Amino acid sequence: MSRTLTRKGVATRQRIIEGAAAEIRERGVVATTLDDVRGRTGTSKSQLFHYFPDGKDELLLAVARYEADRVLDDQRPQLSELTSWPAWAAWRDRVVDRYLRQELDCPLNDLISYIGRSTPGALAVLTELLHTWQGEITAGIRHMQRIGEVDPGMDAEQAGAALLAGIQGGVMVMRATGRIAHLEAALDVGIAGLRASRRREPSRPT
Amino acid sequence: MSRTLTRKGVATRQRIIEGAAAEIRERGVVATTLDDVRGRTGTSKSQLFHYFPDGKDELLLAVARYEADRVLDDQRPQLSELTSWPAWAAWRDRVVDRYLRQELDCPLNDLISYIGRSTPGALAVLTELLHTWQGEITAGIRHMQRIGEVDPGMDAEQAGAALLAGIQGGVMVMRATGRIAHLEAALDVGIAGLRASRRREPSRPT
DNA sequence: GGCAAAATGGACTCGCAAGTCCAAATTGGA
DNA sequence: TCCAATTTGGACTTGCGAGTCCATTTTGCC
Repeated sequence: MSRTLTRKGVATRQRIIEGAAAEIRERGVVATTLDDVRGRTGTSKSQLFHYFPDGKDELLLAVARYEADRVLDDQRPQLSELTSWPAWAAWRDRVVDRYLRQELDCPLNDLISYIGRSTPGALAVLTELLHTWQGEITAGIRHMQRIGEVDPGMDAEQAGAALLAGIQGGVMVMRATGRIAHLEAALDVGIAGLRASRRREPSRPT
Repeated sequence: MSRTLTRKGVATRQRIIEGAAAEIRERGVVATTLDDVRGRTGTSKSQLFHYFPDGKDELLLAVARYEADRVLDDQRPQLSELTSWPAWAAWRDRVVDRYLRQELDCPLNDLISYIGRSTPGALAVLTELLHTWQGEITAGIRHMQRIGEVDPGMDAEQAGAALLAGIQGGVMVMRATGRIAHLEAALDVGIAGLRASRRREPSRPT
């Protein structure tokens, strides 16, 4: 096991991951072969297996990690600063923007579909992403409760879960239909529900 | 082109589709080969290509259609009868139940991920499913508006889109985490939002 | 019963893509 | 400078699975 990577080594490894990610975004997981990655990144077969001894699965898992990081990075810092209604609106726009730019592909979802069963770690990557994501949303809701902008009786965890689910579904629908209306609807209805809560009774108990 | 299928022919064709669907549910799209389908359904290679001349893609598309039909069938008749709050609750339970039973797989989503790019028709199948689904939900919301249980000023289309997105996302999260909490949250929060709407706006004629 | 069309069996081809292997070049540290 | 470890090049093997082909059987119809 090569535990020691030189500076050059880590650079090559990273280049492979990013090249593979780009290839997958363009042509899909199914159509992407190791030779494609090799060609695009200007590497050789032995390098691929040198940095990813377990082969394609290991590489795809690394790509999944990379994409998962990007999902959160792309909505920061707004995601971490949900402290006023304008801030919520800014985050909402940021999310819509990100997926608008991404067009029809949802590489992470496709990756999970592709390697989810064979590579247990893949689901863990997605699970962790969702957990972090929801944690930040929930923190935002709690903050709004603290400053009196959201009904303090609301179950923040449940509301955060519902909002996160809406976003995920909105992206999924967008991939199928090419239209972003559902993502916008999920965000707008979700946030409107938070705002309106102050003026009505707590939502139904679980 | 064999346009004429005998009774036996359609039966075999259907057996192939259902066998393939079962195989895919159990082992995933990626791992399912034509030989697996052949083995499970007790057919021969020539039969597969006889009934699906375009090969695997055509078969998978047929399986996608089959699964899409099941999605809606499994939530009927409740989905078509959203005419009172108990009816909404019954539908909600039905959906939760369906996905609880299905456990971790979301064969349709995986199918689309797998053949979406190469087979344009696949996305169309999913799009149509979503369209029908949302149509029924929206019809339910409009009915509740008509009988004065939901704020008539609400945008039923948008609310339906948000609810549908929540369900999709809830299922997606469930596939990753194995837990159904998000699906329930999306349904409960979504429906609660509908109910609360009436009490939020200034009263209108019922 | 006879015939054309449809259904079936299964061996075979063939290309592709993952993974192996060894040799060569480069690097980094003492 | 020298040595060991790391990085790189690329030809080669190998297995698998989609798709082809033709021979045989069964079916539907008159």
